[in-house]
Amino acid sequence: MTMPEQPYNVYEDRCPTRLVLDRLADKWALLILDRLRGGPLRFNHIRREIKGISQKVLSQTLRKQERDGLITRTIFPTVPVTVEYALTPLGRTLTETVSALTHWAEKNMDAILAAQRTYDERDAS
Amino acid sequence: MTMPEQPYNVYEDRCPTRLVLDRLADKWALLILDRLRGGPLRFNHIRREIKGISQKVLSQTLRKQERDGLITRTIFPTVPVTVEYALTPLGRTLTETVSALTHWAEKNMDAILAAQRTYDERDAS
DNA sequence: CGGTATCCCAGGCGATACTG
DNA sequence: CAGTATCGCCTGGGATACCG
Repeated sequence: MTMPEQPYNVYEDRCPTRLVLDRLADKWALLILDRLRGGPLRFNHIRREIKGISQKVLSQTLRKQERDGLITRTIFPTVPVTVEYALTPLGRTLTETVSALTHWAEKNMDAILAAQRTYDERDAS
Repeated sequence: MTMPEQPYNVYEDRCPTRLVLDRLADKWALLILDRLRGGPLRFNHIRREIKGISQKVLSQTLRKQERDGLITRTIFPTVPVTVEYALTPLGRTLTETVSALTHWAEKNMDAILAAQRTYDERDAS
């Protein structure tokens, strides 16, 4: 039985950087929020839109975003049941803020790829 | 020998969202960039500033950021050797863009925590 | 000081099967 | 349709030891 004396809690001081990272920093969270910008979507619709995501991870991610108040989950008592996911106002402000980052990426993607090539060539010499 | 027929490559179309996420979305990358905003720092200085990061991961992350052209690594031939890390202009524009997200987080942290409490209480009922 | 090399383990994720 | 449950692999990262 190990007692690793209190691993450093990265959330101490309620660090905003950590908070936002925890909402966005996985393979799929951002992609989901982005897809919802156009309006509510159903579970399997999102799943089809985002190729490669598994049912399990989609479910987990949606649940987490619902808990954070970023999206809503609405059940329609049709047969079979229909479930719609939609951005909340809070979630929408987040996607708008994130778009600044996306624009940065579009603008600087080539610079990064070029830097990588330079680095890798220097490394090969 | 399995051949999992081409797992979906999330980078297809050079997706900017994925690109930026790959630079920022680990526990430490953002924290490092943020620490460098005040000027160049040495390896162990960064390590002391960012409590909890291991030598290995710090090294890996710095290497990756250098490769991406976000930071520079300068070796001074002192004894023992001194190494300084500093933001490049590209890296600096990234930190500036990221600050929009940080401000969002500061502004909405309480809303998220409140949403979580609501969700958890409803769940407990 | 500023790393690299090695070992090792937890947990994240995909795959699969099942359900209301 | 919209999930949950279970299993098992794999890899990211901590711990430790060593090096120029």
